[in-house]
Amino acid sequence: MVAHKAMTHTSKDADKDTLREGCAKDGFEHCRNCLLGAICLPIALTSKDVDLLDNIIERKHPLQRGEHLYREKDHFSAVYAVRSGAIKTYHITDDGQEQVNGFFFPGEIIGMDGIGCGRFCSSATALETTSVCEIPFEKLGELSTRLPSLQRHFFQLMSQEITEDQKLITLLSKSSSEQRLAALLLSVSARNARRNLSETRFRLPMSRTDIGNYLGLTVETVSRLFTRFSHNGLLTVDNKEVALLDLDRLRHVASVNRYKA
Amino acid sequence: MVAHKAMTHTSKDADKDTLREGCAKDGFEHCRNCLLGAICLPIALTSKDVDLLDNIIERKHPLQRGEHLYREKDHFSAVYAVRSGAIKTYHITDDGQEQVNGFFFPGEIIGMDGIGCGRFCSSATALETTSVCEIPFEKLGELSTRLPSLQRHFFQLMSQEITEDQKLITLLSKSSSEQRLAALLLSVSARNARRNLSETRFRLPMSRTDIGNYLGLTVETVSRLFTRFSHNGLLTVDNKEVALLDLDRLRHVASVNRYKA
DNA sequence: CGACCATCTTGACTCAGATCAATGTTCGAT
DNA sequence: ATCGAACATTGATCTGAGTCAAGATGGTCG
Repeated sequence: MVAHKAMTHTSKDADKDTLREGCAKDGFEHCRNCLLGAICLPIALTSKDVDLLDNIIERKHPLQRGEHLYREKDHFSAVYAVRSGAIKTYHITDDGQEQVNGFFFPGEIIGMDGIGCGRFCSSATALETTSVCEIPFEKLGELSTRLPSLQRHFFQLMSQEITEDQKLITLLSKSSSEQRLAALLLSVSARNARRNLSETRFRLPMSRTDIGNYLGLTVETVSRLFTRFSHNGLLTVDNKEVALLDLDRLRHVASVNRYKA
Repeated sequence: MVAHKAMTHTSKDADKDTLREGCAKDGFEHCRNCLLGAICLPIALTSKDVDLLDNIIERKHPLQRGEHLYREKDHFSAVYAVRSGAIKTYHITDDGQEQVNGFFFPGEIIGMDGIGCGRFCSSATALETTSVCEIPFEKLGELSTRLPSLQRHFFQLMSQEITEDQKLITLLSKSSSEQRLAALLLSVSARNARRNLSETRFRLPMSRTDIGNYLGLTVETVSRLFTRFSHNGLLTVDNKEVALLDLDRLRHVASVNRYKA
């Protein structure tokens, strides 16, 4: 069990201690006190049911940047909720290349790809100091048979992941490089908003290479796009720090296809 | 209830009556008699449990080519198992373009994208005469709380769909047009093999346009690829009829990346 | 503080696959 | 058997993003 430093919340300086979010104020961690609650838990659970769920969840040591939460082919036994920080998942292809599958922020669940075959189909690594909650899948399954709304919630989470993946498929299949980067920025923005953080100013925890890999582009192209967006007054960039200056126009860039209307 | 013509099975001439597969020999249809059983059902269910599941499943009228099983935004209430024929799912993007998300063959389950938001996120249409089993999701959820292995099976099915989608993401993000088409052909081949059909000779039920759309390529490119593969002795094509001449070499084409090793 | 290695940016050039255009083929309806 | 519309093929040309190469910037560690 890790005792976290008590921190006062200043909305700036967010990068340094990424453990703030999702930590209970009293230093002990329980779902009922978690600031992320509404995002990762089913709303429908009663307070007593939340405690039942709480009992099966384990809090893990924070991961340092670059540390792995799990690796491809590892035996699957749990899914994980990101509590603070950021995770990227990736897969190594037959010919040895890395394919980045997703970036995950606090309140989001990862590892569900392992359920199918009993082993993880991707690796998960921390992009910065990150803490997670481990949710043992066997126990979750048992609990789900007693709490129908929990079962439903997990079906929904998985379904949402399918929907998300299909959006990415469309993005990769039909969109220009500009549309892809705009879509990623808007996605990060929206997920920030959901956690009551700024939807216009944030730090991208991943490298340009990761962004390119995820979007099916090269580093050089990603870099040129940031420059272009910046010149066009869509945003300002200072390394990983991004400020979106015109969300509506960015949405327009994301949706207008250069191909036939 | 539809009375199907009794058909003798000749392995050729498979196209004409697509209702053969998955039909019980006695003309009545039950999971326990279904020729697809092992593919779409959890193996672990006892015979009695299969009957419980059977009771909640409804067999629907066959769909004609081009008919919709469901449409985007329709209220979600069931998932569907393809019994015979073939289905394509697609999504209309903000700017009005069609994005083909998948092709589904007998024994495969579709509609799981609707669980998350209560509405379907894609439309499903028949590529040829197709029959399906409707599995009401509410009832499935209830039954799952009593049959843990059924719950587990559905978690697995959904997880597999996530894994499949992520493979497609990698394909779209990292592969050349040759790799993409080779991968699709191998996928169809493998799914045929699973149903004890030929893995080298089959009919592609979808149009070249659909293939291109699914793979993120234009019709013209798909057409040129078929010509090229044919010239290279990888396969023969006669319109929708395909014969794979060299699976190993096709696998090689699918995996060798023109980019840096 | 400075040296080193990662990461990022920018420029010049290339090429796979898109686009445009025209012709050929298939198949269902009459 | 014939017609027409949808589907498929082929060729010529164009272009967005990849590749290759060279610097610039930034973070880390002695």
